[in-house]
Amino acid sequence: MSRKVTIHDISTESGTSPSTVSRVLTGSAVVSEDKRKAVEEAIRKLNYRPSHIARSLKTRTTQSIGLLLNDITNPFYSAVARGAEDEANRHNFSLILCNTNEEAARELQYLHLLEDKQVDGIILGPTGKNISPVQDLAYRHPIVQIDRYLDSVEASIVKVDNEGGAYAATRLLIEKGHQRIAVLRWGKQITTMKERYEGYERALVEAGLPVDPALVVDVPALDIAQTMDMVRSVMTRPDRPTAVFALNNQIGSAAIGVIHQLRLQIPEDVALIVFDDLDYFTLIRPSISAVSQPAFEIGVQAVRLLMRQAQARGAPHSAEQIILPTELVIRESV
Amino acid sequence: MSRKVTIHDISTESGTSPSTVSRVLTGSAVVSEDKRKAVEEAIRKLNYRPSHIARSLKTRTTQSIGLLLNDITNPFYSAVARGAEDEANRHNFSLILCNTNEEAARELQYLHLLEDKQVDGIILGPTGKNISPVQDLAYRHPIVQIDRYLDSVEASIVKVDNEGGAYAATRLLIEKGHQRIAVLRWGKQITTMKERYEGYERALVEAGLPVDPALVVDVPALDIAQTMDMVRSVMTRPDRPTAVFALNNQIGSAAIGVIHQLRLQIPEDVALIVFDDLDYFTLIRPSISAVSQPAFEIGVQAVRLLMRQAQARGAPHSAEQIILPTELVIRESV
DNA sequence: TTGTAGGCGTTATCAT
DNA sequence: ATGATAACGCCTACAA
Repeated sequence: MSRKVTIHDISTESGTSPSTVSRVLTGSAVVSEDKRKAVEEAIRKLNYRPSHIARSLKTRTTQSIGLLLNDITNPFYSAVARGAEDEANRHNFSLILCNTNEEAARELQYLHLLEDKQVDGIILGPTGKNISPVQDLAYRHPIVQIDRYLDSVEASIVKVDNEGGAYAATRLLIEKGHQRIAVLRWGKQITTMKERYEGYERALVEAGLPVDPALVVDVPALDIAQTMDMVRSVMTRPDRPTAVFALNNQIGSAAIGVIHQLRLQIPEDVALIVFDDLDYFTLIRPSISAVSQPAFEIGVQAVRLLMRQAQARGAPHSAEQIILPTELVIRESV
Repeated sequence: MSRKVTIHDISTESGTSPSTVSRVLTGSAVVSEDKRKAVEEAIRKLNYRPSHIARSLKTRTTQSIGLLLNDITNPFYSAVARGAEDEANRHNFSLILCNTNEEAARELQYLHLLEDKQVDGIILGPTGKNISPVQDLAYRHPIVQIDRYLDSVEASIVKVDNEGGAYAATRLLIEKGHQRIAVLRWGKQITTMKERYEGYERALVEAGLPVDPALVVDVPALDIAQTMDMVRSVMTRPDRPTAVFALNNQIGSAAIGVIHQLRLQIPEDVALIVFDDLDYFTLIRPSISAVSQPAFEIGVQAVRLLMRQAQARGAPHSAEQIILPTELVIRESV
């Protein structure tokens, strides 16, 4: 069993001191050409690789960031994760993946775990159920909220223009002549949903249309069957809406399922727009219109923000806010 | 700036020695009732949390495992990741997410990174482009291959019964009367594809049907547009196949797109089965038949395997192999 | 049962 | 420019 080769082995092999080896490793100070050569030679020869653990203990930095979100299985979040991973990798950082599953306890547990592991930053899509713990954490550590955010917490945010995107989508439906536009939402206390709903409402009001409470459907979380039931009940009302605006991809998929089940024609019987675009929306007939979000870019920006904050440690890290634009993708469903 | 509270602070606060504190923390030895009480009290009072880093340096274990796969954005892999995360969390382990993007260099880089970070194990969906490095790594560390695997590497494997699943799917098509069944595959050197293709071939041969090379389409990787082009060219041949079997979800989606574009009716003009099931297959009309894989379970089993191997460290870790069943989900597309 | 001392593999401080 | 020395925070012989 060959013991792991350490910095000490390199120092003896190269006839220098551990400090010198460390210096060529980190480039923290100037080292003479020949010493450097000798060290590099020894490193190659012994196939030495520095221990991140030991380094972390000393430097109090781990080159890792926690990614804490609802469910990686949701295409939106997996695209965010991909973007974050890509950018993190570029900075030689690694990502710790955590799913909250919308559970407060699990989020809290992970928040602590990430702190205990001394991640250099946390990217959080908050459940909304742990206000003060997040608050506390944000005080001590760089943390950026993505997608959703906690109003009361002073931490950076990377999100999209939810209100604007929803407004544009609703306006499109209105322009197409729709007057009874159902909106399907979930968790109205969540910022994304609140903002999207506001965009919907603004478009209606601006157009002088009434906001009919019967057309505002609050579906339960994470339960596709129950969601479909609720969507079905709206779609089978005598005064059925002529258009539907689903405020996230899950609700949108449920709506598509129900509409197909009811043998309703899109867009003749009912028009449809979904907030958040999915790959398959372009594959099916009719193709589905959507408010497209730059999910990958959200991940990228979140990591960049974290990098900047980690850099500026000590300075009272000002909470930045990045709002990315959405894009209204008009397909056959309207 | 309040310094971090360490085990030493607890020892002085509770009037014991650091070792005793460590003992109550790890439960590695018996501690008298009153001492334990005092320590726990101090821990609570000072809100002490042990440093994972320091502990790792000493114990050479990090309670973390690397998850290295092609692309978390692929629903199959994100489900695997979810399962792995779930099970890891249950054991108090965390997951480091790495995407290879099918790139050899990136896979290699991550392999080294994970070793440098001293993860306790690696779950790998190999690109197939780094044989000996994986070999080497498997010699030193617990590593389990998921989905695909390297034939020459002695490491555990968690996969599905690709051959059987593909055989069942092809047989179904044959039973429905199809004689010209196109198969769409990618990367024929990859084990999953090889095995699935073998299942397809076996079904044809058993039924006394010819294996027409013109119906075996090799599409390029990761390029949806080009994939669709190739699928289109098969589907517009004069002697167009009456059924299509797509060997993974990406190719399946491309096929669905093309079929819709060509205004072909499913299953009248062409029947379709996809290896790997996607949520939307059930939402669209006609719904799409699929060979469903227990993706979540693959992740779970991979972590369990790793746990067992880490436990049995020292013992010549025998390479286990877990083969999960697939399920043929028959919907309207056949 | 408890405490002391040493070390895990680095980096940082301080001389030289 | 280089090297000795002391941490970083914890665990673990070993001793008591």
